[in-house]
Amino acid sequence: MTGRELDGEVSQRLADHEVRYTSGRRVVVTALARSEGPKSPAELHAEVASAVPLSSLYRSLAVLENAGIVVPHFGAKGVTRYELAEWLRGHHHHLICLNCGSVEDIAISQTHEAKLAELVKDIGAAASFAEVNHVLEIEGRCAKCA
Amino acid sequence: MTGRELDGEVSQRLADHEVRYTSGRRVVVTALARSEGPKSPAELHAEVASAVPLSSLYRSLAVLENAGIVVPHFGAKGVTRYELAEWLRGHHHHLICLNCGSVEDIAISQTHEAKLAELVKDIGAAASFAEVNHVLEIEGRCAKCA
DNA sequence: TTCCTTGCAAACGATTTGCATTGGA
DNA sequence: TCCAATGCAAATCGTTTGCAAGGAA
Repeated sequence: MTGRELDGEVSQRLADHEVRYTSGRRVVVTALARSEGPKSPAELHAEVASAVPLSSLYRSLAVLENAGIVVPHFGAKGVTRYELAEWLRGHHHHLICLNCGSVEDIAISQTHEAKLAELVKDIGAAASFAEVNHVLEIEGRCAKCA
Repeated sequence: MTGRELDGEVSQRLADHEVRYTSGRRVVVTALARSEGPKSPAELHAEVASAVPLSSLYRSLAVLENAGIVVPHFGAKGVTRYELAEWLRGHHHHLICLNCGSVEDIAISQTHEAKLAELVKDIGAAASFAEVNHVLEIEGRCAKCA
């Protein structure tokens, strides 16, 4: 999805939710679109050279989450990170560094994803659990911390 | 693993780390051994009828984590939950209710686990990531919230 | 003009820590 | 006995919220 397309989709979705696509919210969407992985409010704040106050970032993220544009991720201690929702970024998984806590996106092959989906379907069926989503994360040490 | 065996293993491990197996720590280990899923410090505190102060629970959990007896889980917003490490509880996965935030353990069949392990190995190899562990979580709605 | 949104500061909830006291090996 | 462990209260850190000012339809 190109930047322009993304912008259009987001704009439309926010309009459906009757909230405005303001410059502050645009900053968040743009930063997340550029990102290689989920970002915390604090990380976003640092990235935009503090041009947007933290509290506004929290509010923007809350609005965007409500509209289904971003989703939260809780894989690391103490911070919530956000990324664009799957319908905007595609389905993917995470590599989580146990040493530095960084989170990196990773796409897996169609074949692997298909196998995984089948596996998860089986498992969900065994438990009385209406499956909505699966999360596969690989924990280890990233290149820097190896 | 029986309660007595567990106790022995934990006792030994703590001794190796040169820390004591005190009554407060015993309370935590016992509660987690009984639990169907990871528990937060607050949940543990409620469970023991506040016999152990919150700050002590946090400290006990930190010590136990250091010794590799418990591991943290960050799947839900705002709280860290702990469970006994795999070498004490066995490998398993989680069902996370997107509505009420509860986390439930689930074991999957040998066949499924083997397939999953192979999948993860492939994926880890593709990325330059020294894989240590994999986490598969299934998000949906639990029986109560369905 | 009318609301939504923003910025700042105060409020909050989860977690951590300093310090004096207690307790286990 | 002696140092680790505990309890309490105060301090931190991430996150949320009240309120007055700013901005877009």
